[in-house]
Amino acid sequence: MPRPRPIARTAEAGLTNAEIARTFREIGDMLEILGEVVYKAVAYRRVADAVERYPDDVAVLFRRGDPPKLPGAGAALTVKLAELAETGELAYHQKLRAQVPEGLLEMLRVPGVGPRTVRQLHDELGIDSVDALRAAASDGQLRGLKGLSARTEENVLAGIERLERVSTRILLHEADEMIAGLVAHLRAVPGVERLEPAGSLRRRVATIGDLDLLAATERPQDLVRALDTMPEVERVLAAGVDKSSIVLAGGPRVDLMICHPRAWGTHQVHFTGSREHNVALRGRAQDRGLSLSEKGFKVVETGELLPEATEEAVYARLDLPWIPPELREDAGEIAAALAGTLPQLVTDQDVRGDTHLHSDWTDGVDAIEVMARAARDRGLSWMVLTDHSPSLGITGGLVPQRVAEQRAEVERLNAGLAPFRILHGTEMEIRADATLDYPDELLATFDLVVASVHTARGQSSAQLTRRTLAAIENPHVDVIAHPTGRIVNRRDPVALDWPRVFEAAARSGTALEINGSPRLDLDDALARAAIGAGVRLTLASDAHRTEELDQLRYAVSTARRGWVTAEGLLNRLSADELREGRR
DNA sequence: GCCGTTTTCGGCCCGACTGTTTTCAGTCG
Repeated sequence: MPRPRPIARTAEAGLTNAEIARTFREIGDMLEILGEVVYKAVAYRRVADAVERYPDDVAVLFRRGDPPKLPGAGAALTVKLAELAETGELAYHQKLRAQVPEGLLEMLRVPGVGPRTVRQLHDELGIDSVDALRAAASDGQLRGLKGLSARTEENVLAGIERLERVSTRILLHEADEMIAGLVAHLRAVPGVERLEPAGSLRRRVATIGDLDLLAATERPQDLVRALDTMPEVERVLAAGVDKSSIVLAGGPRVDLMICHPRAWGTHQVHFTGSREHNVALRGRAQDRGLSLSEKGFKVVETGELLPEATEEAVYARLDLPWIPPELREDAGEIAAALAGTLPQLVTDQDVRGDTHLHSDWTDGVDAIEVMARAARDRGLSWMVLTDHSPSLGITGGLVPQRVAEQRAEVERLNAGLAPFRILHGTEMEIRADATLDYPDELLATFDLVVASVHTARGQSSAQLTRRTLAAIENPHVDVIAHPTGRIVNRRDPVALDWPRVFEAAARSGTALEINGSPRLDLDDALARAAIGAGVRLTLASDAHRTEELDQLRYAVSTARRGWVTAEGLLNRLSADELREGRR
């Protein structure tokens, strides 16, 4: 299996949070394969989750002598975190790696194959890789083992085939497209009262593993049959009384959960997650002598079951206000709910304009007017046209003469589009040597200047930070677009010196962008850290064709996951306010 | 391995489905 490749980083930066988390997760997997008590493995995974979610660079904090307090990290794991942060290596991890062949970790990824089975296969048949597992299953060797059968062999082979075909989690954007038809089809099934996406899709996570659906119906069997017999279904994994799991042809797995309407609330909370959020809720339930599951609250003393029909009622029984799904990550939302300080999250309706999009003058597909009319049709009152600057040769970036011509075109179009307004901006390249692609005199003529890095991304963290800071400090630059350069599932983010970038952006008033294209950059965690540092943000579609204007909603959902309110967003301003805000 | 307005030991969230099980373990979400 292809493994994510660590990004090239300079020694001074140390490991990323994602890399530390990966190491800890591997330890958890290896401990389980070795037959350690499961809670030990759980402890490592808990810390892995906490590190991954932590907004600041954990390795840097350890090196600075200011280690973060991570939930679930006690004395032993804190020592191991410190060793990993300070040296980039962990002796304990290497020791386990010497005992557990890497192939065993890959075998764990085969659906239906867990740590016990991996260990059994290794000890009894000497299987130490996915390839060896496939060979053994094909040869009918598995059925001789206790608890395994010919049926297991079939499942293993199908699982491996699927693993190799769908090796990454699907992008949120794609998941939305896949689920739309499914939802429409199933809502039309007789007896269905309600049917909604749940899981990470409802929490609007950047990537989705399985597509989760929750339905309320009086006729569960009809709904299960409707799903299982759809032509798009490749395989039915499990069909129970109140749930069904299927695999879409060439696509992801879909889990359909069915409940009675009177238990809709408890089911919706349960299947929306996250797992960590639910654990925290159950803890609060226990404090009240209750046990919480999707079925409802169970009174521990009497065994009485109390289903709830709405999410609000579930939270109310725990003395909490309703918490938006995007915040349900056990990242402080429960404490905030208790304190009455849950943020008033930005909504699609708060967004009056789009600060980053392209036309056919550079690498876009549609004409300026077509983009403008499409933006207006979507309810926006303004958009900033930000075609590329010349050094990004591949896009046919605009030389100063063309900039002037484009401005005349924008003015001509605005006359016919009022009250909608096109603002004239640029997406200007920050060159490899940290100089900007247009001179200050030209920059001063734009309504909005968006600056970004596309070239020489392989530079050191220090160089990339220097380039970003150079743009932030320029008084004519208003926005830094897609600050980390990541593309979800395709390209890792670059590691900037975030404290310095945030400080400079907050001081100069330069906004950082949340890009709604499949970049989702800034991501939710960085967005939260940025607003915490007093940085202004802006949401943008980065559309290159009219349909991509819809990507703005992914910028909104990413912002919501980052606890961002409408306050302070450039998108909330009117076109005039945005122009007047220019220095 | 973590953690404690009960606990420094003994718990650790809850339930469903599958397969091979005649009473339950493994896996998953």
